Amino acid sequence: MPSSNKTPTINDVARAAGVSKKTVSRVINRSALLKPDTRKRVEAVIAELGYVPNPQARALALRRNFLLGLLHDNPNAQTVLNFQEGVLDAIRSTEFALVVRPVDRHSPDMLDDIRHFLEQQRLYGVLILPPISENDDLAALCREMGCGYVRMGSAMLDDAEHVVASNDREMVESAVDYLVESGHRRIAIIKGPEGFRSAFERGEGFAAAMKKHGLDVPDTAIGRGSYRFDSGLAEAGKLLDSAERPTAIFCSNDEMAAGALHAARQRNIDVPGQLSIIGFDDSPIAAHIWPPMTTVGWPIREMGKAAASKLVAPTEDGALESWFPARLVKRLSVAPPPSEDA
Amino acid sequence: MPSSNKTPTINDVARAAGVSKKTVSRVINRSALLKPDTRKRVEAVIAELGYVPNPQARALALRRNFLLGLLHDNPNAQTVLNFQEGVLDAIRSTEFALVVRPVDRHSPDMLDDIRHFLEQQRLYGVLILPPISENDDLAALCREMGCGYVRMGSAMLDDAEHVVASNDREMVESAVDYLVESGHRRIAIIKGPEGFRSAFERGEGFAAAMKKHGLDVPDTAIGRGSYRFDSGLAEAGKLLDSAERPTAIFCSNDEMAAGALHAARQRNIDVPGQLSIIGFDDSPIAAHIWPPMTTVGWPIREMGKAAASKLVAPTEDGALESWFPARLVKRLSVAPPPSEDA
DNA sequence: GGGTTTATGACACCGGTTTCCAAAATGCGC
DNA sequence: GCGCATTTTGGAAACCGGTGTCATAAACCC
Repeated sequence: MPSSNKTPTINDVARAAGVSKKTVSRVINRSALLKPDTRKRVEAVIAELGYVPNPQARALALRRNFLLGLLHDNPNAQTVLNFQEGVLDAIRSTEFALVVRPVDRHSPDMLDDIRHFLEQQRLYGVLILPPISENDDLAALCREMGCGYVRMGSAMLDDAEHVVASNDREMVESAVDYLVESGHRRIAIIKGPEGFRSAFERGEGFAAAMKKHGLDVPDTAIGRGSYRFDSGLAEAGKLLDSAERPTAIFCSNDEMAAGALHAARQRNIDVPGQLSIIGFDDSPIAAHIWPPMTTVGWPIREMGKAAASKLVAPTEDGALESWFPARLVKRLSVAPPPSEDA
Repeated sequence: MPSSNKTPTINDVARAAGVSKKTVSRVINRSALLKPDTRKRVEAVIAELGYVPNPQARALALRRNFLLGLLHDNPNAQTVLNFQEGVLDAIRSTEFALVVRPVDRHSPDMLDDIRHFLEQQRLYGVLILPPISENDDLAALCREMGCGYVRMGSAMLDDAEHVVASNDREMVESAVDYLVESGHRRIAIIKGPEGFRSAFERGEGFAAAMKKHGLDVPDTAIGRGSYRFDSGLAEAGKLLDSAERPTAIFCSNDEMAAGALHAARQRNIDVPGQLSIIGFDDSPIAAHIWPPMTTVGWPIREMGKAAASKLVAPTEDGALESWFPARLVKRLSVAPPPSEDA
């Protein structure tokens, strides 16, 4: 009798259906050359026994497993989670599962840690979130180890098959366009930290847009933040205390924008009456402060789904989309500048 | 010659070291009965070849794998991520990995989905975050399937070995104590949604504390929110528009507290000058709004670490700690009530 | 009814662990 | 210093639960 209290194996199914293991295996793997009759019989037994193939055994026999890894250095909790959801969208009806691995960008052992992780888990592929997605050594490591990978970034960091990207540069331009259309001319920027590709792209987009509109960007209109709330507070403070106070500030992410908002409030500067602020990321905080903040949102979940699909789906005809359009989310933190500044 | 370009297997190691597979296996599994000499020789070969045991093969042979699952219904992105970090703290130096699985609490198929997930992945154990951790059917499912589990909650939901809990009730009491010490007497509450254990516990803690201080809680001082920003905005609005306007509002989570803050601002009610607000969770938003919000924080990361340890560590002597103390994070949203109300 | 084509099964194999047993090392009494 | 019982140690072979290869039986063609 088939071992009764244990989970059934392929052998139990084969015995009960009166066929060989191999035939059951063919049913599981949807082999084309099977008599419909046999298939049905085996499927019935599978259903009756509640048989589910053992993924470890499959992984061993196939010499590849069904685990996707997510490498991230927590840029923003909501981003990570949205991306996870997207990945799950892509793999939900497959046998893949998602393994997470937060890493420490500042640790000198980061690459060794990741190498060890990849060696140990033998992942099918990994998804890499910014900012560590910008690390080319990490991508090289994945290639060296024969591990598939897809990097998420704010520019085309790699071959299209290894990237899902938002066009940050272009989006910042449209944000600046919007400010200019609203009548602003003295527009300042709080950049992200040096060494971050996203910070670079956003900065370049800002510069290009300002140039396009024939507007000057004096040094006093440039702040350099760390993507964190505190730095937004401090840098916006400097900007607002300068002689030529800007009427609008573009912040390279929402946290810094929230900080800038504080800085304005501390100085009794009304937002958006006397100062407009635009953020970037459309993180939850942007909608949950007052005034609700205009910001640039990117479709993180879709990007997660696409990234996972690139690894999992056998690249049907052509490559999957790599560029994902962001969009300006207009809320209440932008208004025309005070009339004396118009 | 040992296959040169492929990853080395236990056979390669055995051959190179001139011992049997079994001996290598003993080295890997730290078997006690081994000549130190032999052990060293084998270890040297392992290091030289860069051999890492194949986890799938091990999982198959041992009939158990090394995957922990994280089941959650995104209560709050930061909470999930902090918990993940804690789990990673516990398993970093082990061979375990963490598989994430967001689920949809509102789907009627949730339990079936999870059953399918557990059957398919054969996890070593799962960690369950609130609010779905409060679902007893889910815990029963885990038991039925022989899958280890640990639930995180705001009360002792299960046997100690299956729970890591914060004492929400007690913490809310201390929050109310703090408000009373500051001089408040008309204190309102915005409760969380019905059916959530955490909402219940927080509500009970509030009622107990008010009773302890001999303070009344009229129906008009009770709001019922959904843990979301919008509901905080709406419920606080009702509270603030009532005849006996409260001088302080306890909100059952930070998002609703942020909503309450908006409601006050819309009515030109100064916080904390005319209204004090306390939140719960110490999520990032609490620190990033103005005024920075006083809130109750719980040690999520430590709880994640403890939860994973309960599954992974072979319960050395006694059971691991199950209760985790929360603490009141005092920021700027609480002040004495306006003098006419004192 | 012979020659293809198609469906199925036998068997080795993936990379580990375990069982069982024999060989070697050790302890012990004399 | 020897023989024998006891403890370590190492090897052969089976096994975990699947998949790949290849041979062969069954079904189809004209």
